[in-house]
Amino acid sequence: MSPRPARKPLNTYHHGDLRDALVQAALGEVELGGPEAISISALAKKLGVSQPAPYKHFADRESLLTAVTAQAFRQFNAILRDSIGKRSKLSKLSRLAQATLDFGLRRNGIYRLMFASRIMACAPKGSELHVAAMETFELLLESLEAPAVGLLRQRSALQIWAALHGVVMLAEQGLLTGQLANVSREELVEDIVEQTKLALSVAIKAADKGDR
Amino acid sequence: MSPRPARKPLNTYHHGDLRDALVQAALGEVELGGPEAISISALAKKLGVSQPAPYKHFADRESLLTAVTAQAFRQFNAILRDSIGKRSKLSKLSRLAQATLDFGLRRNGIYRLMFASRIMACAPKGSELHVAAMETFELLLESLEAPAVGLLRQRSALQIWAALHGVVMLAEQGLLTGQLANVSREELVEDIVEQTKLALSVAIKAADKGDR
DNA sequence: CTCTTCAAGTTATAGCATATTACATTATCG
DNA sequence: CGATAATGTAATATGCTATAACTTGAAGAG
Repeated sequence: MSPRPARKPLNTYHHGDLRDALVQAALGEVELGGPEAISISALAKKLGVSQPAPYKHFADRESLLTAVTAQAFRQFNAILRDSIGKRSKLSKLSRLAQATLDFGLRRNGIYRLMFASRIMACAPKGSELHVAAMETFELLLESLEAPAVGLLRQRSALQIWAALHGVVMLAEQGLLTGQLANVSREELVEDIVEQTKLALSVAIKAADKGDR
Repeated sequence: MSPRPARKPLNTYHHGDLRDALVQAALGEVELGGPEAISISALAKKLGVSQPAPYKHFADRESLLTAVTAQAFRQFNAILRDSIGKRSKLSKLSRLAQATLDFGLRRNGIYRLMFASRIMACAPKGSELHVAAMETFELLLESLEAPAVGLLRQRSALQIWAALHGVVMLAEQGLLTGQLANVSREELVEDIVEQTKLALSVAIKAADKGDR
């Protein structure tokens, strides 16, 4: 879409790669302070360009946030792909789930940008951002090793997806209290994975009976 | 904590009940546009007071947001209590789950303020806000009709809670695509409820065996 | 009943962020 | 080599948060 020169003249005046530099710097900011922490003017100052310079690359603040979110999804997808690929005694699904939890808590500012801001809700289908997010869901489907197909498979994936998301958010918000505070998040995630597998196996049996 | 006079002199100059009026007006704004939509100065203008007037009641914007969030939790709790109390052929848990989904989608701006902003994360234990949020979780525990107690019960509640939260957020973000787009959210929620009940019954059996 | 005092308003102002407009510089390609 | 588009700068308008200093009126003490 954007042909981006990506060269580095290094002669002042022209930065050379401001667009990418902005996205990268913004990712750093958002990691610490969440979406609200992104300030166009602060980024410009940090990168040594004038305050309005970023507007040559992004129409407005939200447009920058969208690009940052898309980039975040690509990073997240890479991490998930790694986690699935890595060999271990745990199932693919467990590994993906733990990787998600880890990402969600460790890089919570970014996670919130991805899953708890209005940015995604505004992304039109087919946009860079929407595509990247869909890929995340594809990875999840891939990690489901059960033989379920079609709608059943998608439902199971969704349930894992939703539950994981919930644990991350609730943990971050300090809503895991009472006796739960003493249970490790890893255990909770493992619970969720096991529960979904159980439900899925039951559903598969039921479907088999229905077929016959 | 705050003794709030709550009178109405109606003589201009003193508004009489500005604090509550601010919270109410802010709730209206956030319902439409989410947390970002709350602007102190806009609220002041709307209520016919000067721009700095709100600062007599709230130290800063975040402080107002916190009060608004607490109020939102109280409203939410009232709705959940209603849903549990109402008689129907559905289980308590199902009714609470559907009510949560409904609230989360219909009043998504408020929902995001409650569960997806940093406000909750910053609320100290014992604060007005934290107490209100804990009560929500209590209601969820109450709606679980299974005989599980202690940690097992809390874990099940958490899983419902997390999964519900995930469905709301994913639906709002347009991430329910593929074949899932054709499944009603109500069905997805019912799936989640059923799945948790199933897992819980299995866990209870296992625990019983362990006891003996 | 008046006087004092304090909560809850006001105006004025500083500071910062977004965004636009008009102008300057350099890269690129015909 | 020269025109033009891309990418930068300076100047400026607008809007929001927040603070300071001043004003009003309600309410209790004497």
